[in-house]
Amino acid sequence: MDDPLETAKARTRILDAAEELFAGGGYDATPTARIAELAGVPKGLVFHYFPRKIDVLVSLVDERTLVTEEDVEAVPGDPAGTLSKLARMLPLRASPDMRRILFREADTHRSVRDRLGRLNAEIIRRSRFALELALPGSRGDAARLEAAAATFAAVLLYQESLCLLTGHHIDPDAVAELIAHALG
Amino acid sequence: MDDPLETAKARTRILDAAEELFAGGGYDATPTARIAELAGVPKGLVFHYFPRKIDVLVSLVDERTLVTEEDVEAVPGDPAGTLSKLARMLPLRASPDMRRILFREADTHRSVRDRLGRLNAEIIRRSRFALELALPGSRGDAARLEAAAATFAAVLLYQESLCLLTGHHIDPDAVAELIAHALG
Amino acid sequence: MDDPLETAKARTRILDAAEELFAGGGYDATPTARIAELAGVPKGLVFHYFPRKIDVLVSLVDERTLVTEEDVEAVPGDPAGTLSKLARMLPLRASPDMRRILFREADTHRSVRDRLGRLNAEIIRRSRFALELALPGSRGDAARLEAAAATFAAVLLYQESLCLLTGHHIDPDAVAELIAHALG
Amino acid sequence: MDDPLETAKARTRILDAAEELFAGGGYDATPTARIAELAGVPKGLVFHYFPRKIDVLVSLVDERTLVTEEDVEAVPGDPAGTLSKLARMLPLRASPDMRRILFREADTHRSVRDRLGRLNAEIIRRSRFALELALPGSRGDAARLEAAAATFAAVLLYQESLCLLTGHHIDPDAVAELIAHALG
DNA sequence: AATGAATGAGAATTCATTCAT
DNA sequence: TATGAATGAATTCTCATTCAT
Repeated sequence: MDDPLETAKARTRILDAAEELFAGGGYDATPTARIAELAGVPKGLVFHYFPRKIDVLVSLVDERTLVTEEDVEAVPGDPAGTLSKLARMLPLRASPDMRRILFREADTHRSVRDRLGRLNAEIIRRSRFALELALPGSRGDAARLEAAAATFAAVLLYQESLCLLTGHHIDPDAVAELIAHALG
Repeated sequence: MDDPLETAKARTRILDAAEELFAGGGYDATPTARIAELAGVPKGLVFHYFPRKIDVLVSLVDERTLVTEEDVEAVPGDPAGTLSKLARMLPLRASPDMRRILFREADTHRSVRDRLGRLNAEIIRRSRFALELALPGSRGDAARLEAAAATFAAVLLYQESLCLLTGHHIDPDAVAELIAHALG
Repeated sequence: MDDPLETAKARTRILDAAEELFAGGGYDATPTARIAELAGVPKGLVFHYFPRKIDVLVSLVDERTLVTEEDVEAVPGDPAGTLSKLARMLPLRASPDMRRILFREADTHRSVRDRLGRLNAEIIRRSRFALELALPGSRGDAARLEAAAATFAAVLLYQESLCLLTGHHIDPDAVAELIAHALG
Repeated sequence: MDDPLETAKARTRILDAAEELFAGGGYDATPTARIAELAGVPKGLVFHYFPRKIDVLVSLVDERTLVTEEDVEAVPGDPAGTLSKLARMLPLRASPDMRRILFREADTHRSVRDRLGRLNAEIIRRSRFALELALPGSRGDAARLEAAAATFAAVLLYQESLCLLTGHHIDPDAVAELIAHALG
């Protein structure tokens, strides 16, 4: 605890530990004492930085998930490729651990749920936008476009979680191709 | 305890109460004492029937979700309608509460996860089968069919959960139509 | 439970089960439910025969340990042989399990302790008597004879227990020889 | 909690209380709540220091029984006196309470049993050594010496317990004299 | 005699949180 | 900032015992 480098980052180390533990066993199942232990700080210090346990989760979500807003460059005439590209640059800047936390705790914690909602809306928006650009002449069905965007967003968002929970892997590129074909 | 209706099935009332409470606040957040209270039985009786708390959850999943296996009747030439019909008779005989429980607890409880995995596999299988029947001449792309089935299953399964978590409603019929168009 | 042979002996089977379990894990650590289970009888029946749990232990001690009172035949001039013979026909008619129970529960249950006390007194009495007969001319030290009898009784009684607890085996014959030499 | 005497050592007070209660009613029969109560600390603090109840017992045995290893000074030519002296400085630094705990719980708790085994071995070793020194010319029977040492150790160790359980007091000095005579 | 559901008083243990230093 | 002892409410689970049938 004397190393200034170590000392300086107690708060960071607490968040690191929490991220790992929340992702592993879930928020409820993680005692603050174990966070402190893994972070290598005394128990009291956790409450110094985060007066209530829930604040650790909130801070984690606030500081470690970022819903970016840069749009993908659409390739006109190639909706499948455009969606695939979007899939590869998901507007969620977050570690895999943070992603698990986001999905897992959304059910029970409003602030997490809000963040997930915003993320979903953003993916839908960008999918729709990308598809519009990629399909220039698409005077086509707006409702179908909407369904396509929502479906793609759902697949992107839940892909990992789905695989984890059901054991079935789903390939975003194949879905991109499917959707492109539907709108083509 | 004299009311015959009450007396009939303490065990059933315990499961009823648990179903409601687990769906509401989650498994972890539900003390067995509250299950007993809502069921109108003494605390000890819960443990008489379910030696560990987790057994309540396991029994619930075992006894109250049924993955049926009757296939949907496909309408040749109408894949969209066929999928819509399938959506309406989900091979999951379970209350909305049980469905929430299934998704929420799958993350942490293997037996629940297993059941969810089986359910997902069954929906995929049936979607694929329905599409094959509905598209007689589909010498078409097997991979695309697969992607379609998996996508439709994901949407069906996560529909409710997605809406709850992200606030965004997704219409299975629109997705059915989308997929039909992609394969048509 | 239909076999008359089985039915007839429910009480006996309960005691059998209790004997085994009490010896194994101790009285306190043995739930009545497990006694019933091992005995193959419903839980309620245990309380039919033994209104309180302690009654099982008391009955066991009452019915399954017998402090016999037949004296050993002393061999004049051979105190060591006489004691050895006495060791081999301990005035305790009891299974090894019952013996463990006797020693283990004496500490906490008066009725068991009483039985153990009586047993000890009887062994001392018989040892003294045997030694007197075997050492005809022993107008010797009465106090030393008393110490010898008490020592031999202690060794006999605690032999097994001592071995179990300390891992050190003590040979009654060697002690008999030792004592004979001391008095000879 | 302001009294400095009280404040000094909550942990110590917990062990004090446990020592008293375990000796009195036994480990199983002593709820942690009563330990806390007697120690004058909140229940939770017991578990702060001793995560599981058994840790209280283990700590007690670890910290409050000491098997010393200083040998007794033998008096050549006076084996009885030497043994008596040994009896008076038992190689067990422990309160009477701790001694009761040691015997009572050895049956069910390995760590306690181990300590008792070591203690017994040490007493035998010392008795043998003392006798060898006290009987210089004893080229005598090694087996008899062994039996003597084991017997004396058994008597020393079980003396109290024996008296408590059987109501019969046994005098170590008389046994010492007896043994001396046997080897003399 | 037989049965097993019902009861409820504890038991150990967990843990967020406070607080004095 | 840092520390870890202190607190006590809450929780899961155990079990002897009762009782209606």
